[in-house]
Amino acid sequence: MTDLQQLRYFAAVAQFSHFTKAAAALNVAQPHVSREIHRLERELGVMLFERTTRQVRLTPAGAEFLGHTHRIFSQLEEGKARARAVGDGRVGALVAAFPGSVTYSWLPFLAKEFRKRYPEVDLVIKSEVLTGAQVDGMRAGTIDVGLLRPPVPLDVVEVFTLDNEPLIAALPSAHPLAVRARPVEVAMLEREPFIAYRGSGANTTKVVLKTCLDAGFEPSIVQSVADTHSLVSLVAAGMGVALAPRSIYHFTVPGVRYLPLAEDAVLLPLLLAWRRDPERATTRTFVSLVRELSGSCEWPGRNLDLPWG
Amino acid sequence: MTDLQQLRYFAAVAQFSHFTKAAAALNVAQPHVSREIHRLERELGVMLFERTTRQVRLTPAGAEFLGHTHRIFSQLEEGKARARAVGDGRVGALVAAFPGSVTYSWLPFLAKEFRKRYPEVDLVIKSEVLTGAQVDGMRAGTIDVGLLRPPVPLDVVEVFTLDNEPLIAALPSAHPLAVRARPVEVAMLEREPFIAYRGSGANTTKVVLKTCLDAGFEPSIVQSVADTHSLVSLVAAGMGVALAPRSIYHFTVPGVRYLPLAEDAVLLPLLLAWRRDPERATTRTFVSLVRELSGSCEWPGRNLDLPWG
DNA sequence: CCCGATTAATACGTCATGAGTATGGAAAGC
DNA sequence: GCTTTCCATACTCATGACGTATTAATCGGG
Repeated sequence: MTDLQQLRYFAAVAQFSHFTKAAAALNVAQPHVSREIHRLERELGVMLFERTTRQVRLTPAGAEFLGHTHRIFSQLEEGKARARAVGDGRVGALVAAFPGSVTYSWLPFLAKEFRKRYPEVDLVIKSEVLTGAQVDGMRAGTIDVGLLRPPVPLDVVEVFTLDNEPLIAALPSAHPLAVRARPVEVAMLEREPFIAYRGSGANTTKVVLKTCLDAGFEPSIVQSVADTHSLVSLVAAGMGVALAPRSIYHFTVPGVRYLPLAEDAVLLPLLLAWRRDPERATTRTFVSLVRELSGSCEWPGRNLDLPWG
Repeated sequence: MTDLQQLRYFAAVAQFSHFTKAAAALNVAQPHVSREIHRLERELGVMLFERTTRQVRLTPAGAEFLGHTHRIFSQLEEGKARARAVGDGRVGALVAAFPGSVTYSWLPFLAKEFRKRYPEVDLVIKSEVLTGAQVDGMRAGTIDVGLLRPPVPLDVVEVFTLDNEPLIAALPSAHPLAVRARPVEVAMLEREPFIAYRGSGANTTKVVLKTCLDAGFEPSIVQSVADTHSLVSLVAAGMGVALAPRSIYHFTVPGVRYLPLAEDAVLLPLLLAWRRDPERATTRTFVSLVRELSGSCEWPGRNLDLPWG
C-alpha cells in the first residue's frame, strides 16, 4: 500500500536527481531510499527514474507522477492549515442572535468589529430575537451566540455581562411629559396606555412591570409587540408610552421622544450568551473578542448617555 | 508524520460515523482505529470528531479536512493511473520523422491510424527528413521513430521493414518517353539531365546511381534537392528527370508523368526505425501498432501499384 | 588500460511502531 | 439496576522501516 513516506522520498529524489543527496536531505540512509523507490515503482508497475551510477533522471511516467505528488502534498498542507483554522475559530460559520433593542448599537458595533478581525468567519445575524427564542435556538443548535436579557437557563448557555442598562421612557413628542423635557417619574405614567413586548421570554417586559409596581401601579398594556421597530412606531403614532432599555435611544423616529427616569430604576442586564454543549470554535472566537473589546473605548455601554446627562 | 493510512482511517470513520464499523471495513481492530485518529488529531491540534459512546460526528474542522482527504486520494489514484498510462505508452509524446517520398502515403496512413488508436499521445510529425538527419535526431534524442532508407547504424536504432519499393521514373509530361506511356528502360535515360536528392544520408540517391551504373552510364545530376516537393516541381518545370521510390507516385503535380522501369530494378527498402537506448514507451506503442497494421489490407505497401499494372 | 572515485543496488541485522487482544468506562435502553 | 453498545486505554507481539556493511557498475584521470 502506498504511503506518504514513499511519496516524500520520490519527490526528494526527483528534486535532487540524486539518491544520496535526497537521502541526506531526508535524514535517512541511501539504501533505504533506493528500496522505497523500488517499492513504489513495483506498486505502480512503472519505472519512475532512469538511473545509471552516474545520473538519475525522471522517466516521462515519473514526471507525470511527480505533478500529482506535489498536488497531494499541497492538498495535505492546505487541509491541515484549514482544519486548524476552523478548529480554532478563525474560519467557519457563526449564527448570532440579537434582541431588537440593540439593533442600532451593539449589533452593528459587534458585527463590524468581528468582521474586521475574522473576515473568514461567515457571520449570520438574526435580529429581533427575544430571550426565549434565543434559548430555544441554542438548545436546538440553530443559534450559537446571542445578546439577551436574563434570566436564562445556565445549564444550556454560558453568559458574560455586557452592560446594565437603566430603563428610559419613550413618549410621543406631543405628550405633555415629552414637551416638559425633564426626567420622568414612573408614577406619572400611571394613567398612560402602555406598549410592551410580548412573547416567550420577553424578559424586558417583566422588568417594566416590576418598575411600575414599585411605583405603585399596574400599567395597562394596550398593545403588545414582538419587535422593537413596532414598539417605537406605535409610540410615534401616539398609541401609548413605553419603558425600554436605554439602547433603544438609537431608534431615532420622528414623533418619539426619549426621556430618562427620575428614579434609580431597576437595571436591566444585557448578557452575551452562548451555547454550552456542542460549542463551536467560532463561538469561542466571538466570546473572546467581546471580552477583549469590553476594555475598548468604543464600547457601546459607555457611550450611550442621553444628551441631557 | 502524517501518513496515508491515517487518512484512510479518517475517511472511513467519517464515512460510517462509527469507529467499529470503519474498523471492520478496513479489516483492522477497532482500538487501532481509535489510536490512529487520536494521533492524527494530535498532529493537527484539532478534534476531528465529536464522539460520545452513542454517536460519532465530524466537527467542522473534520468536515473541512475530509474534503482535502478525498482530494488527496483522488490525486493519488489519478496519478497512479496516469503514470501507468504514460509508462506503457497510451499517453505521452512521440516525435516521428518521415522522408519526403512518403508524404502522401505512409505518413497520413500511419498518423491517422495512430491517432485513432492512441488519441492521448501527442504525435509530433517531422516531414522531409533524410535518413542522415533522422539518425542524428535519434542519437540526440530529438526523434523517437522514423521511416527511412537503409543503411542505418543498427547500434543506434532498431528497424522493421515496411516495404521494398521499386524505383519509378518521373518525367516532364511533354517528354517523348512520357508521351510514349510505356515502361522506361533505364538506359534510355542516359542523355537526360537528372534531378536528385542530396544531403547526408540521402540513401535513395545511392540506389539511383547504382541503377544507372547497372544500365551502363553515370547520370548527370543537374540539380540536387533536399526535399521531394522540390524534386517533383523541378521535373514539372522540365528541368530534368528523376528516379525515385514508388511512393512518390502520389505527388500528383501537373506537368509530371510517372512511369515504371522496364527492368527489375534494385528494390529500395522502406524501414521503420526507432531509437534504441532511452526508449520511450510511446515508441513501443507506435512500433507495435505498425507491426499489427502490417497485416491490414489498408497497408500502403500493397495498394500503390501504378495504374498500368 | 587500469585505478580510484562516485553512486546506486544488495545483504543482513535491529528496533520502532503498526496492529492485535483484553479490558475499562460511559451512556442509553429495557 | 442490569445489559448492551461503543469508544478509550493497557499491554503485547511481529512486521517492516531503517541503519550498517558491502557489492557492482560507471566514469575520469594518470
